[in-house]
Amino acid sequence: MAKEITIYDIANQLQISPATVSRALNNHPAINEKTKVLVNTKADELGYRSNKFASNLRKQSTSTIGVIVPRLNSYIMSTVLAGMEKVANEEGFNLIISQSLESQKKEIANAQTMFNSRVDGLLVSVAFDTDSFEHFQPFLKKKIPLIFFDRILENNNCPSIVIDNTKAGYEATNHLIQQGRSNILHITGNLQRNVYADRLKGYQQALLENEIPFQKAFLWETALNLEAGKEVAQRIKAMPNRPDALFIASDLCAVACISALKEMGIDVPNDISVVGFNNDPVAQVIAPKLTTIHYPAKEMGEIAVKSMINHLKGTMNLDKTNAITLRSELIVRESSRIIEHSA
Amino acid sequence: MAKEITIYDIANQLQISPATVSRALNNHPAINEKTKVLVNTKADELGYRSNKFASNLRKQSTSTIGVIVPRLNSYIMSTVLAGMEKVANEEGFNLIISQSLESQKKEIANAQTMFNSRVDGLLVSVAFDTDSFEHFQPFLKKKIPLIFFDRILENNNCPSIVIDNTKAGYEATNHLIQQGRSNILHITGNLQRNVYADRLKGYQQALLENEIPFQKAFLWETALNLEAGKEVAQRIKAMPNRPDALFIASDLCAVACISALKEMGIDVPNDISVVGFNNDPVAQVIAPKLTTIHYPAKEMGEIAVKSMINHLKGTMNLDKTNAITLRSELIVRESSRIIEHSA
DNA sequence: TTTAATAATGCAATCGGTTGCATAAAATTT
DNA sequence: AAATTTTATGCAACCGATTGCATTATTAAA
Repeated sequence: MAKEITIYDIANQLQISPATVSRALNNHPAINEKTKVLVNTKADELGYRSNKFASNLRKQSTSTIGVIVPRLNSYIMSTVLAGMEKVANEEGFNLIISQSLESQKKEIANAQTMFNSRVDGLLVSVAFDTDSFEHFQPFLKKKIPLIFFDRILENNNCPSIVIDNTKAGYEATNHLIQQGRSNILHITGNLQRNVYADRLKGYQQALLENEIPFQKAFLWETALNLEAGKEVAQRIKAMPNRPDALFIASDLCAVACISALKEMGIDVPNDISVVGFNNDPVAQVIAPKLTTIHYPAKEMGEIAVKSMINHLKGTMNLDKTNAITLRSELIVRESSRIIEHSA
Repeated sequence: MAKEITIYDIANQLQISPATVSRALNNHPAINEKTKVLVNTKADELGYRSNKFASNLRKQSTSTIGVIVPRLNSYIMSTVLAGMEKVANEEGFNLIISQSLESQKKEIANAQTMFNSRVDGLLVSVAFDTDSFEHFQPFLKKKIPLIFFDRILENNNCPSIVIDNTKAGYEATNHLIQQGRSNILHITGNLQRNVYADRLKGYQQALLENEIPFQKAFLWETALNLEAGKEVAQRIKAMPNRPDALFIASDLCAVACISALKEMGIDVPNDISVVGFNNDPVAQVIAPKLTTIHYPAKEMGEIAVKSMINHLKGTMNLDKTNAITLRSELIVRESSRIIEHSA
């Protein structure tokens, strides 16, 4: 194994001090341009690579941002991560990604690992069942910036990056009402989570404005996954008075539900209209194509990392930022467009 | 900001040497059990956290594994990564993940970043257009283990973790033939990549065995994404002699194609049967449900990281391992089951 | 009791950059 | 030409854990 080249090797060969080499490599203003060129040339020649550990050890910073997500393999999260990776990569930062698998317990363990890994900042989208902020306190104590995105915790002075879920929920529901629907069943996730709670708020608001009474029986809390979608269809089939529309807070769940409904001979959108959420690619490939809310996942990831890095660099202070809200958008497709009314 | 606790603080308070503290924390056999308890208790009490940089610097290892994937946000890759993260987390390793976005250029840059980050090992699934091994040479030179998974490069003595794509391609095609199909169009990706080349081999083998001549015109190289699926449907519609079956090397593409075909009034599976690849959740929620090859993505991720860690720990030497092949499986669903033959 | 073997701990160098402060060299001003 | 300012470089301590080797304490064998 070839010996690793250090700044001392460069210093020796050029007959200058390691301090000068270090400063030259870091483009320090006090160093003569010619010296910089000399050092960089020699560094390339010898195949020098900086030792981040020595550097981090001394500088007490890591150029690493931690990310905790509920799961890696969901369309939304993998897309958010894709955006994050892109920006981090461009800015010379590393990402340490871990998943809580929707469990607070694992999230706590992950937070601790991140803390011990001395990430410079932490980006978090919380698990389904997280009900405590406790495990993030160490970060605040050490003044390590913490930003929540998508699924956020409130009342803790941490900035958050979100979409306006209330507005999105309102638009989805209102659209269904405009299409002449009034018995709208809302399928959602854990209502402790802002994303679902807010969508519900929007749903209720739209009902209220249109003088449709809200019924608890038309609000179902589920796991919002593929299986849940199938079960929802089963339950709907068994209902004496079926809804005429569904607002489902996740496309994959919605699509699974539509698929099952169709198998049962229930027509979408004529018997039941459906609006999903996320604008997952799957929304475009089923019949009928799914009306949904476009979720700017990639942008959210990019902005989250960008904000974090700017804050770390001191370019932008986040201390007074409460929330950054991104634009979402209703995309109307066939699943909510009533083609022919059963006369 | 509270001062960071070091082993020196613990040593001072207990009136022992830092060396003993270090050994105690690392459970060194030469240290008395009582001392270990003492040290660990004090460490907890003071809120000590190990400084990985000091440790890495000294040990010249990082407990970090680099991963380069074509994209983060595809079903297969995000699932592989989920498996990887799970094992790495359990084993106390960190993952640095980066995406090449299907570009060799970016892949080269990523490899360099990984090299400079001094990952202990590297896991790679190559980009669509990667045709050189050059950028991985530095790793071999420094004896940093390199494992390819899914999309591999051959002839370089690096172990790889794959499924038997040839067999899978054979089974998919053979199944279609068993269903009475003989004009089977194969939609695939860049044939430079083993996954697609091998699936093609399997396809050809199945044709050969059944004495169906292979036609170049029935082999289409595409981007295998959603858009490609739509285009394929367009092209099929325009064909004078349409195929009676499709073997598409990716579910999302297959599903998009089926959706477009149906819109054109072409029935699946009666007019055209379809087999996809991956067993993406989307395969279960469209009508007809998609026959596909189950791809053990999560397991692949788990095994890749597990193998890497075992190799790094010396538990298992990979130098003589050429390839680990995982089991894939044909899952027959409706898209290839001919329900009623047009009499 | 003395000697040998074993167990437990400490000393001090090391990993490789970074940075405050001092100093030397060059440029500018008086 | 001397004094002052500016520019460039070097010295040496430092970040915090690890580990080969030496040393001391303890136990077992002679």
